[in-house]
Amino acid sequence: MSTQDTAGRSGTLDGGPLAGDLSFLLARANALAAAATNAALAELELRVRPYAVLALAASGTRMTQREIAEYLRLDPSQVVALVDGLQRRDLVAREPDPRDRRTNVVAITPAGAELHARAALLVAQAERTAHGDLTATERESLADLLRRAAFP
Amino acid sequence: MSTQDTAGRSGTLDGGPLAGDLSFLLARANALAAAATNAALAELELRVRPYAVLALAASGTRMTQREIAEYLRLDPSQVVALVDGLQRRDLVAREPDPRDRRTNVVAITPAGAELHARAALLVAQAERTAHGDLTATERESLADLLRRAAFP
DNA sequence: TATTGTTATACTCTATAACTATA
DNA sequence: TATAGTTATAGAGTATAACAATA
Repeated sequence: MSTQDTAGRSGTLDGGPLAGDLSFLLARANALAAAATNAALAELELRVRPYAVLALAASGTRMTQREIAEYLRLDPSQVVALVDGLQRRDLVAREPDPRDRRTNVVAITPAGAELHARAALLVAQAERTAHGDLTATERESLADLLRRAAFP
Repeated sequence: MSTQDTAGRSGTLDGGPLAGDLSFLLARANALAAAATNAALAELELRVRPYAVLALAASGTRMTQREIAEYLRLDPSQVVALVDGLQRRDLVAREPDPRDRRTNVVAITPAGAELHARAALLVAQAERTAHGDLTATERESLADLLRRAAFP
């Protein structure tokens, strides 16, 4: 598999030997994005995963823990720990579902809403600097394609 | 950003409350792809990370462990363990660099080349079924955008 | 003095099984 | 019988510091 540069016609094919491997590109882009997001959220003592749960609670969708697990592609047992941590800081609250007493709905608290607003700004900013090479429209079409890849 | 306050029009965008969040989409797409790739590689007793190192060795680029670490966005100490595992199975070999006796160049073995050929087929197949919704040209433009996001 | 590979260590993340209380 | 949340645990992945050999 000769990746020799024969007067690059097909765009800049740098990216190394694995540049054609979608899984690799996905992994590396994700590693960069997650590291940047974690660094940006550090000042609020948040990380990407707790932030995602906080954002779901803040969205007002009132998802159950099971739904959160499925959405974030986590095991339900992991969601327990994440909600525990956020609840300990009074950022979210487990609310009983009157229609099914087994389920907990994860709701945002005032403190959680306030922290989420600040965190969302930091995340958006980190995303822009992490993918600064891409224009806004390119980022949007990347998001479009990723949405289809992430929700098959 | 404008994608954050779209809770009101939930329904126009499928993908849920975080569908506008590039980091989230990247994380979820990567989780799906990694799980599919791991499942596909299981029959060869490989996983994505060892496979990536194997693929780099098979590419003939003769990278040092340090270069592999940087390329795969891993810590050098993790590469030690990965190369150890592959070397134990005689799939790669550490070869001394005559120009710098500190460095090891990771080279493929015949057995490694044979296994990599089989693994690459499985990975490509898994990728196609995992992102089956996307056309070939869409996958190519996704790869283009990801390449820019992964190598800023 | 700086760098490569290495060891050690701790922490986060992921995956599985089993338990409880409800349905 | 099945499902939501929980607990426990083990394994994989990530991050940091320190050390020996070499530059």
